[in-house]
Order: sequence, then C-alpha cells, then structure tokens
Amino acid sequence: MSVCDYYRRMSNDASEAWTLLFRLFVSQRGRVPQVAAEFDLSPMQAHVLRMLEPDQPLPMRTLARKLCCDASNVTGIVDRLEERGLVRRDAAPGDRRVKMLVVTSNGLEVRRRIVRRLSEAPEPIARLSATDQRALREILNRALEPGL
Amino acid sequence: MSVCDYYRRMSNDASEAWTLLFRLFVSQRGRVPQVAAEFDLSPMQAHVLRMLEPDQPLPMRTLARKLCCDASNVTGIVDRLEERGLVRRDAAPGDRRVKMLVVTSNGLEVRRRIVRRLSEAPEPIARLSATDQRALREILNRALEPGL
DNA sequence: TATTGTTATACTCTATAACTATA
DNA sequence: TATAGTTATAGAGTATAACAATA
Repeated sequence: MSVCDYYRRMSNDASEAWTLLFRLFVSQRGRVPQVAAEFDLSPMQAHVLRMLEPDQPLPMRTLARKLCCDASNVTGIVDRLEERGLVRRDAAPGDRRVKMLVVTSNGLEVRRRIVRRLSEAPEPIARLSATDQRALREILNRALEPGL
Repeated sequence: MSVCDYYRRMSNDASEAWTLLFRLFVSQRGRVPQVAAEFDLSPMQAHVLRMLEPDQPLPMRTLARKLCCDASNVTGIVDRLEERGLVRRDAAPGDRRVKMLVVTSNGLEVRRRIVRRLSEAPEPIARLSATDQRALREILNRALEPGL
C-alpha cells in the first residue's frame, strides 16, 4: 500500500481529531518558552534538559536524532547548558569518539522543577469533565503505546 | 474515598492526559519544519501563512499577539513572505498606522497545500480504533469549545 | 571507509530598546 | 500621551560543509 493510499484511507475522525490536536498545540505554543524563561533558559535548553533522564547518560548523536536536528546544533546547545553547570560531557566506555550527556545534581533540581511546571494541565484540559479527562488519558495511552 | 482523594484523582487524570499530549507534541516536533521545507519556507513562515485565513485581513499587531512574540519579529517574517509574493501589506481603512496582512493568490495556493499536508493524522492517531478516533475528536471539540 | 563530535558560515527567530508616523 | 510598525542589535537555533579523532 502506498503512502498515498494510506492517507486516502484515513478516516475523517482521525484527520479531524488531529486538526483539533494541532489547534491545541498552537494554543499552548507559549508554554515551554514561558516556563524556560522562569529558569533563565532558552526553550531549547529547557527542552533538552527535560529529555535527559536521570541516570540515563545519552550520546550527543542520539540526542540530535531525538531533536530531529543536525548534530552540529547539539554542540552549541550543550555548551550553554554545560556553562550553566546543568549537564556534563562524560567519556563513553568503549568508544572514545562518543560523549555521554549526564545531568548534574544542580541540573537534576532544575529539571525536576521544569518537569513539574510543564505537567500542569492547561485550561482546555483542566476544564473537561472527569469522565472526559479519564477517557482522554486512556485513548492517548493507547495511541502512544509502543513507546513514542 | 474522601472528597479530597476524589479531587486529587480528577486532577491526576488531567495532568496525566496533558503529559501524554505533551509526549505526542514532542514526537511530532518535526512535522511543521518538514512540511515547511517542502515549500522552501521556514517553520515560522509556514505557520504564519497557515494562520492567515483567506478573506480575513489581519493587522500585524494582532498577528504578533497570536504568535506570542514581540511585534518587531513580525516585520521580518512578513518581509520574507512578501518577498516570496505570498502575502501583501494593505492599508487599513480608518487608521493609517495599521497595516493589514492579506494572502495573495499565490499564497492561497501554497497555504492550501500546507494546510492539507498538516491535516494528515500522524501514525499514533491513525492507528487508533475508529471508536477511539471518534471519542478523541469529540473530547477535543469540548476542550476547545469557546474557540481557542 | 564510516562515524562522532566540532568548527565555520549564513540564515532565521527572538527580545529589547529606540525611532517614525500616526492617533 | 499612547499605539502601530520599523530599525538596530545581540543572542540563540538551524542546516550545510569541512575537519580531526577514532572506529
């Protein structure tokens, strides 16, 4: 089945649900920049700090792939986080080309607070009925099941 | 279950649903840049073109507010869209300070194609059951009801 | 030869501040 | 005085290309 066929087969419900989701994204566009600014970070710096999970060192290259951006960008972003003492470049065991990103203890504290602030449901979600909130949570769990 | 527990559970559903939504956003982070690149536009240029609805001239200032950014940025973004012949600055009736943004006929065609590409539901939504897709659409309709 | 991370470059987005022309 | 849009500036994100070190 071609990609074209795949999208032709797509239901109106899927497309309309996605369009509504997109509107929700757009309406919340300011959230990450706002929370980042509270910690004197750029949106991308806050995003990267959020992606680096505690006790899970990540090669620069892998981070670049997760960010959907060129590896050269990661150098600068990590430079600035390292200057702030929030992350560290560690040597990778077994391959001297690779640098592993690790969140420092300072970084962990800032990260915890950023994650907390970003987990606060915005108004469009908060005002849904308890039933809708639960249904939404369950549907999204199924959508993201294989681990996106 | 106490009243307190009841409300704690409610807000957990909201917060968890939002966290899942956030993961979905992040997983689709590359979509706008990718589609924009197909039309040789920057992500922000594509976003602005998408926001300018046909036959609805928009003052620069209003666009700045919608973008959650300073008005000075809009000048540059619109400059580049205007150089490409996709939008036009028209005089506003009644206030000579204001410039109204209008999508040109070329711009309308590009916009139509961008909107179409972006309305294609991504894999996490497309693979949901028909029931889930419909439920998702209805819940999101309620969430965005007053017009976000 | 291929891969990882870096540097250099050019472009875009961003906020801030100062400016102009209107109101 | 206040507002709409612009300019100038500096910092940050982005892709591309070229490079050193390592595999």
